[in-house]
Formats: sequence, structure tokens, C-alpha cells
Amino acid sequence: MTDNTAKSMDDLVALCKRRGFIFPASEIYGGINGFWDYGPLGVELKNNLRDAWWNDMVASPPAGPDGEPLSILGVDSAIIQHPKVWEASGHIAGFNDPMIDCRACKARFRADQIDDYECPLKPSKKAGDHDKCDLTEPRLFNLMFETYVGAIRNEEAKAYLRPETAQGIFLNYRNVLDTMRVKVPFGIAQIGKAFRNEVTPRNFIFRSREFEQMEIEFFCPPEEARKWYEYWCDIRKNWWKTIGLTDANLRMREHENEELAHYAKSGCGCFDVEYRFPFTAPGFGELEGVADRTDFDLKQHEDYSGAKLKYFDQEHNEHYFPYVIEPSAGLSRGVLAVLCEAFTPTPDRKGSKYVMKFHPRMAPIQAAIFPLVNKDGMPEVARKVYDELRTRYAIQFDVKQSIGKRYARMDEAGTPYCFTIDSDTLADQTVTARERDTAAQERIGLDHIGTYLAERIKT
RNA sequence: GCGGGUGUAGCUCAGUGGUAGAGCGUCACGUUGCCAACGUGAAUGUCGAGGGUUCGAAUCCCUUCACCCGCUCCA
Repeated sequence: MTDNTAKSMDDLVALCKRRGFIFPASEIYGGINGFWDYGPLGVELKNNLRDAWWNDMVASPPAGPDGEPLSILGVDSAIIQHPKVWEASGHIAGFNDPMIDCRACKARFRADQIDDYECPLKPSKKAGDHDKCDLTEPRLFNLMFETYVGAIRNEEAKAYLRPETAQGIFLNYRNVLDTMRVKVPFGIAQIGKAFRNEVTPRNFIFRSREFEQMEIEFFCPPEEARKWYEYWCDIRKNWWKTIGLTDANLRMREHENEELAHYAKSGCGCFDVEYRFPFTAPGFGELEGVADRTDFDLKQHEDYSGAKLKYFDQEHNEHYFPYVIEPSAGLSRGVLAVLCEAFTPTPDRKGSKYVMKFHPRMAPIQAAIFPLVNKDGMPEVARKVYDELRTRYAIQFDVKQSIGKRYARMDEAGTPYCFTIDSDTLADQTVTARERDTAAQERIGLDHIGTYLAERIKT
């Protein structure tokens, strides 16, 4: 089912809780706005998505325009870095001034400029003449979480939880160049948590205050920036299809000029890979951004740190700042998209009300082994099959309750294949293979279960 | 941050001042013959939280927290 306009987020959120995918954080204390915990099935799903990305982008990177595999290296940098990092990156600039909102006309202005402000709803009056109830208290709008390093809590000890993983890559660009024998063009990849103190967390895990990113900073010669930008747009949109998102729910959208982030103003642009979530449908929401960050970050870090960050091109005997193409994907948002895509109400199916139609590569449980009934030697045979397969696949073994209930549970967990041992198994060594999306059954040989799975689940 | 709505068992909800409930789910035992079967039994509640009114509050009042919707924000 791909029609996300017809899907209810409430029903999906309820299923995610009921089946152990995602729980509200600190739930027994009443919850905490903007934070979520992944349950036993959710963490498997997230790990599967994360591993697929790492495998496809880093361990076995895609072929470049010349047919040669790209050179992409991984790092895992600290969440807390030197506070100057965020001055250089532009995350602190412009956010240190207290701001005041006018409730009447919704304008926002600096507290120290209040006397110069004219409310358009009351053009004859200066802001200072506003009725006091029209104005908010001065407030700081920095979206970074602050903390203190060391035992003393003062301004010198202040540090920040990273609001993006990208800067950790730029900080290690020199180290990677010096140790890994790479040449431009090459990429550095990182997956990890980032933190933003969002004004309004909303839409389940779509906008939360703690989330995970999967980012590549791809360094290339400035004159090749457009070529690589277009290359990555193509690669990244198509990648989301390989993990089960349908073309109809994906689109690429180029940013308008005024929409461009500070680091991308002079580049060749920014594309979003967008997904049609049920809460945005028929519109779309951002899943990944592919941006031309130009040489903004390396230049800034050279200015602020004094470190020499130009690349030396041996072949042309020249120093230059590489341009950076950044495919920056949301892992948490990816999980949400995979959940939304899979979520399928099945009012006509006898048994399950919902089926989670995960791509087999994403499924937290890949197969289940059931004895039809819990007697007559069936559980022993099923147990033997389970023991043979459990080291290779994520398998569940269940003997309790009716077979229909066990199938229904696996439908909600999104388990693509179930195998049932019955009395015929004892006689002719065949089992029932049941396919999740259609509930169709076929009989296969007991000793063919492994190859049946191997053909259908590419790891 | 602003406005509106909702919070009662794991889930869906009933209960509008007088003993905390139902269905589903979960667990145990029995049964079983391919799609949430059946029987018997069991566990699970700070009624979102705190305060107030009252002889007595899930119910009325105040505050607060969380979630949903619409704004705002999203460098």
C-alpha cells in the first residue's frame, strides 16, 4: 500500500507502541517533549536502515561517473567539540541577542532595537508605545543545547551538543587526508546523534530534539562541484527506493534562493529528497538534503583555528580549498518513512487489521517458525529448524496460542516469512511457507527453508 | 511561544459528586489441525501530575506536564 494520504498517524503510533517499535521517552514520568525511545523491534529496524546506508555508501560505495568505486571513509567524532567550532560554522552567530516578539503583528526584533521598531498594525506608534501585553519578554533563540565541561560552571566551561554531525567531519578532514592516502575527490561519512532544541517538536519522530543523521561530506575540485552535486542527487534519491520507499512517495525539490542556508548561498544549490508522509500528504516532508556547501566550512575553520586546511594537488602542483557536496540524510526520519511506507491497514484480511510491509532487508524479524499445534512431535521439529537458522537470520520461534494469532502478530511486526510445521511435515518433510504481504501459502521442502530465505533476503 | 482539542488497565473506550468498569490484548492450564478459535483461571490502575473545594473528587476549581490539530519556528 503506497497511498499515504489514507493512513492514520494515530494508528501507526499506536502500533509502534503496541509492538515495541517506538515508545515516548520517560513515559512513566509523564513523558518529555521531543524525545523518543526505540524498543526491541524499533532498534533492529533503525540498525537495519543504518547498516544498509553504511554498507551502500562506505563499505561498498557506489561507482563514480567513471565507473570506478568512490573513495568514502568513515569517522565517528565526539558529540561535544570545542565551542569555537560552532562560531566558525555559523551556528552561534546572530543568535546571542535577546529577541522580543510582538504578539499583535507577529514581528520579532532585537531587544536593544525596540525603540526603532514600528508595528505595521499600528504604524503611527513606535514599538515602545505598544501595550505591554503585546510584547513577549526578551528571549534567546539559540537552538543548540548547552552544557558545561568540567567541574566549574562558568562561561569558559560552556560547550554545546552538536546540532549536526557535519562539523565533526570537517574537523577531521586534515587527519583523514594525512593518514588514509586519499586524493580529492573523496568523501568522509558519519552516522550519529545530533541535538536541536526545536521550538515545536511535532509529528511523532519527524521533528524531535534528539535525532540521528547519516552524512557524507564529499570533497571535490571547485570546478567539478556541479557534476558531483548532480551525481549525488541521483544516487541518493535512488538509494531510498532500494530500502523499500516507492517512487510515488519520493520527490526531489530544489531550494529557492532565499531558502538557502548560510553555507550554501554561493554554491550551485540545494536539493531535498522529500517523502510524502501521512501528515504532509498530499505534500511532502524533508528526508535528506543534498547541498553544495562550497568551501565555506573549510575556509571558516582555517580562519578560526589557524590550521592549514587547503588541499595540495600533486598532479597540478597547486593548493586549493575543495568544494563540498553534502548528502545529509535523517536516519530517524528514514525510520519514520520506512514505517509509514510499510504501514498497511488490511480491513479485508481475516486476522490482521494491520500489516507492516517492510522490505525484507529492513524487517526486524526476518522469519518465524511455528509448529501448527503444540504436540505430536511438531514443536520438536520446529525447534530444530529454528536452531539451524537462528545464527544466520533474525528468527522467532513460537508455539503458543492459535496459528492465526501468531500469523497476525508477525504481520504487525512486519515479519516477511513464516514457516509452519504440521503433521504432513512428519510424513513427507515439507512445510508451509507463508508470505506476509499476500498471506499466500506454498509447500516447500523442510531442508529448503534456508535457500528460500537466502533467495528473498539480500543482506 | 500563541490558540483549540485530548489525557481512566498494554490498546480502544464507558463512567459528570458516593465501592474502579467493559471489550480486546497479555499470562497460566486444558483443548487444538493454517489466518487475532474455544473453555477455565489470573495479573495489570499514583483515573497524566500537583494543589484546592467537599463528609466524600476520575467527576467541580486552579496550576502544571504530555500528546494531537492550526499558527509560529526550523540558521
